[in-house]
Amino acid sequence: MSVDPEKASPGKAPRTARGRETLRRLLDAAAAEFGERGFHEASISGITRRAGTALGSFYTYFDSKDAIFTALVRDMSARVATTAAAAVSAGSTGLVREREALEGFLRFAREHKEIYRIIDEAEFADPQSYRAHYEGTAQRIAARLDDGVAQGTLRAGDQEVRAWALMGMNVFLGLRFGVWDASRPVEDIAGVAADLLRDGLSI
Amino acid sequence: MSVDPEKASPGKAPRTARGRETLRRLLDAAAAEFGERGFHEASISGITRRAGTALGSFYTYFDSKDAIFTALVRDMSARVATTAAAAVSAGSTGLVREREALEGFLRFAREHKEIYRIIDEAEFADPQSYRAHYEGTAQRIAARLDDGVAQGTLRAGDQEVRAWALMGMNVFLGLRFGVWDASRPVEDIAGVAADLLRDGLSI
DNA sequence: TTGAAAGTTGAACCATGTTTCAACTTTTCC
DNA sequence: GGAAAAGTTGAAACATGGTTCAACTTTCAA
Repeated sequence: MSVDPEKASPGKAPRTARGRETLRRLLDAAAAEFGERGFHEASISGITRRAGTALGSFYTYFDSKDAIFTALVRDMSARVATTAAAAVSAGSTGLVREREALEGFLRFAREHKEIYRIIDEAEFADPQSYRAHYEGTAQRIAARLDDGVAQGTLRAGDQEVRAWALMGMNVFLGLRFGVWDASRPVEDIAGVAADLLRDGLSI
Repeated sequence: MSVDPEKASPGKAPRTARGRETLRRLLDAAAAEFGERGFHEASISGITRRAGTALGSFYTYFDSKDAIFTALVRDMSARVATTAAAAVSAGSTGLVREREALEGFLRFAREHKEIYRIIDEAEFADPQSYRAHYEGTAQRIAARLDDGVAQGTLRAGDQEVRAWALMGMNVFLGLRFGVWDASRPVEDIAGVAADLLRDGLSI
């Protein structure tokens, strides 16, 4: 996964091919280290060991442990958004779209447990990015709901609250049936959720 | 809030009134310290400073920083359960019950932001207790849904998946409209959610 | 009243891990 | 080819904070 660009701390961007390669290795190593051990258990020496570089090289590209974590969270937040969007097929709208998005997210959670964990831990290690991630996600969901209303497939209502409700639903289903236990087909899980969203729970 | 009993580490329970008082002060102080600073930023000296005791006294009652955090998480998990149960009025069933539970939870989140944070951070600092908390909560929600089905007010379905969906919904609404911003009436938020659960989103 | 048990104290010990830095190697480009 | 820029190295400085402990004070029951 190419991860290069301006992810380094300000004024520390690599200027040669060798530098870009080292930066990429550090970022990959950091994703593994933070994902496996969590922000606080993770260590810079663990990152450089995985990356196969010296401890000091870390500071050629990043100002601090926090800086690389923030860079990582933002990168992963963007990846989640991209993946969710890609999981939605071209013409689909309304509840079909929500169902596809959830399926995509569940698959993503299963394949990238480390990313899931990193974003979750940002609630404490980098609250700003955490907030930005979920506010952005909620906004995209709300926009999809607005679309559905405009097209006459969804009922009007408070889309911000609904978006947060859907997002919480998705995140917790991802945790339980993606990260903790991946034994049930994602279609089953998404199907139950879609049914709930379509007709509610009442008789 | 009386917090005394066997919350101390094994073999370290206080045996005098003075000891119980110190233990209580340490637990209260720990709730404040962990709630404000998070698990890793929190320090034992911060806890004892708040409690007004010497550093060494901490170890009279607890084996380690982890031990008191675990004690705290379990205590708060129980409190959340109790509060949610208490928020439900005697005879209510089905969706009314869910709405009342959510309202209770939102109020609780607003009043006890520190508890919310402590349980959330347990995902990383004490995964066992975190898991136990959410599995227990999901089970109670599923049991309520089963009740509703038995009473003929709710449709049958996969209650475990639904329970996790509802729980995620509640938790995220609690974060967004309880902890982050408490400006909207809880009735509004719970109303939107209850409407979604009653009739779904489709036209 | 008294002595043993319970509880308190905080300086010191210790482990961990972030960050710095000066010497060194590699790359770039004139 | 050579000099300056970029990048690498890892030991050591530094900071932090959890945990221990031996001396001390308070409580309690006989």
